[in-house]
Amino acid sequence: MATFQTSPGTRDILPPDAGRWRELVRIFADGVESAGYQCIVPPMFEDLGVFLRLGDATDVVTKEMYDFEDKGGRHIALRPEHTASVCRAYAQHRPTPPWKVWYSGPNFRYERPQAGRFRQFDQVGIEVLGVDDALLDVEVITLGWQFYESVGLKNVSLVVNSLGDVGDRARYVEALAAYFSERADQLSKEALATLEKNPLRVLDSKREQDAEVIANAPTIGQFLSASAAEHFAAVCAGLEALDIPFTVNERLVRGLDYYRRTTFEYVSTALDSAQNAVGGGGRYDGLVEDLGGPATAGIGFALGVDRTLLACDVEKCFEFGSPQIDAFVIDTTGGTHALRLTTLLREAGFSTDRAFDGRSMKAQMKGADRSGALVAVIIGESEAEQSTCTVRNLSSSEQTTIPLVDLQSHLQTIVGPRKPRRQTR
RNA sequence: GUGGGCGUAGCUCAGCUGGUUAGAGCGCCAGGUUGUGGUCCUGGAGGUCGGGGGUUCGAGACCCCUCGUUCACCCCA
Repeated sequence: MATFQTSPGTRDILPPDAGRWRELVRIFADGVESAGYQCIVPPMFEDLGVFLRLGDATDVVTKEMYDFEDKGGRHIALRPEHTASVCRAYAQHRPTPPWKVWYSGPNFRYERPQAGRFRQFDQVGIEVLGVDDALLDVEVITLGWQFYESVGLKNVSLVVNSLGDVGDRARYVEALAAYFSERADQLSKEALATLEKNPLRVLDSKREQDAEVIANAPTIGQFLSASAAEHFAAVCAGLEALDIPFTVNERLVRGLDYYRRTTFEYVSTALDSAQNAVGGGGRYDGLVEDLGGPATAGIGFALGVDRTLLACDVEKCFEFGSPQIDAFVIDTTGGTHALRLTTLLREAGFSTDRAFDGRSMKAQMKGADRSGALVAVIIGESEAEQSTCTVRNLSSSEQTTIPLVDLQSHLQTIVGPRKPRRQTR
């Protein structure tokens, strides 16, 4: 018999972690919906071309894409992120700007897994299309910041930078390439390889050998156009006005080529693994146009669900206890009473579970205890004969026997009021 | 793609320089308590020691291959 397990870089999110996961997404959705963002669910795979716009010098495109040919001969790729899909959707459907959307779902990148990195990983995020205002940048950054606050993370720091407009960025890259080329003998061979493909990313090297050269490299600030500099100053001023702490890091270069002007990253200082960026984003004015739509300003962020929860584990916040139910029905007469009673109680709005397989009283009580139920509703031979049931409060161990007809009102006195579900009879 | 660590019960692990029938704790099941959980006591189930090959009288331990996992590089959330 062959045995199977999850593919490398993927995993099962089991209870109770899956409940915690869902709660995290709920909190995120609450936050951004209160700011006017609406949910979007793009497909998980698209024409490969959609993602090639991320940049042909990016690893995400050149070596990490899950792509394949489908039965119709189309070249398909599993999405490595949401932003390109959202921009493709905008270009395809032309909604009225400003278009503010949020999403939650898995992305796929073929990488070697390690701490905080998976081949299938989930992100939540927002995107806004059609607004150029620096104050929107502030709103977006703030919403991400508030999300981390709302799950209780304390050790998150915000890093911002501006990559300038297209022209600024090109001039800077040119200057950077020249600078690094002059000092090629001092750089690691890995850095030199990166230099060939994308000089900007050399700034990301974590190798000690490269540290000094990088530290003295020209910075983007000197290359910003007047309008880009003004935009960035407005973003910083906005964050200050909201008392959101941040640092400007002119070395912050993000891995996707479409970024323009504002970029930012949320870093968990609680995570000591190499992957401590729990979220990031920036402006991508021009991406919609690249995908065949009208020239459109765009900005957004993506937050890693896995990494955020990892950070929560380290900070011991956003803990998720075992679920609790109202009642657990115990039936030692064969199970038919439990069948009727659980159905009745559920319709009345009480979350209710029971045991199966005709287990012993003791085993059923154990089940009740494990279920986290507040009360056990016991029906044995004598209760069945007299149309009563015994209600045991599992935390105080007090129990009384009452007529079955009084069960619902009695339960309410213990677990509180419950709203009846749809009446089915 | 490159490099290091690790694969023994459902989980966390112990098994000394290779030597009889492979262990513990937790969890699970049952009994102690013929109707009552969470504590306690007793018992039980559960392992082809990741897989394949090799060395040896003998391998869970040693060697090779392979798969998985983990951490780091690369890169990114």
